Amino acid sequence: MPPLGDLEIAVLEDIWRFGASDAKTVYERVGRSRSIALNTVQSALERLFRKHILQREKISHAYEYSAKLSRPELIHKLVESTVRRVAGPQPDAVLSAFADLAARADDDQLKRLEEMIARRRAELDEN
Amino acid sequence: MPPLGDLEIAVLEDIWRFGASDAKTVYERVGRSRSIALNTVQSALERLFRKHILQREKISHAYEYSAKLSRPELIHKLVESTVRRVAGPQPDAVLSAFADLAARADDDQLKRLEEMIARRRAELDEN
DNA sequence: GAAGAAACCGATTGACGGTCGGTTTTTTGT
DNA sequence: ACAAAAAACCGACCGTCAATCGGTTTCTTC
Repeated sequence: MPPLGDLEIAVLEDIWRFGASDAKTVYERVGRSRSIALNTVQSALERLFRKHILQREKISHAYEYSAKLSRPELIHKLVESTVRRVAGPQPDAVLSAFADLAARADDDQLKRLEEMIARRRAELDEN
Repeated sequence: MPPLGDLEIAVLEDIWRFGASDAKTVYERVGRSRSIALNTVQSALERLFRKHILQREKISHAYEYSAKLSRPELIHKLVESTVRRVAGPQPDAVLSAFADLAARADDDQLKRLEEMIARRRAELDEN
């Protein structure tokens, strides 16, 4: 999963927000304010498509782009590949990174963290 | 936190494994097998230094590089900035991302994780 | 069939990682 | 003190990739 550029993220964000759209429409919403050309937005959509983050379908000559990955799914994949690059052989490295986070978390976050773990625990017990 | 290249990771990995070292030594261990020049390894160390991932200290003319961030700390920062780029407004995005990772953890790891959180809890209660 | 829309092609620019050669500076051994 | 060795420093080049766009082709539609 290659990293994403700024425009790519803006465009993706737009598709998540407004749903399936063609290049022209996305351009109206994200390109106008940035004073960039329609072609530029088209390129970004195209790259996102090649990266398998967007899908597209020909609607009578024009492509309609839609999200292939939800935001959480994308975050998941992005984080996964980031971690794989640097985690090394020990699986505990990720856990320690987690602990690192927990060490900075406040009471409230800790609580939610515990809930998440409990939920996972429960899932494990079922199997 | 900018993304890291392949050589940068290899070099970092080496420093984590063997501790503080100078360019020559790192070159012997990671450069030799890759048939790259000493200068190339030096550049990677330099970039890692500029990215604040390594520290360095002049030891009688030669720099000695050492890790400024542990592997878990780096993973934490990398994941954090990855998530922030794409997370949108959600405040807990980083937490959720980690929870997602933890969902792959087995019973044993979950147990340790809970201990870490409990420890953190205790710290908070003291203050 | 002409006009307009959109895809397609390809060129440019700016970062950045990886790669090194050459020059300068510092250390050190005789 | 000086020559040789070592290391930093400087700057160059290449490949890749995002961002940017102009121009050409192709497809719709009236």
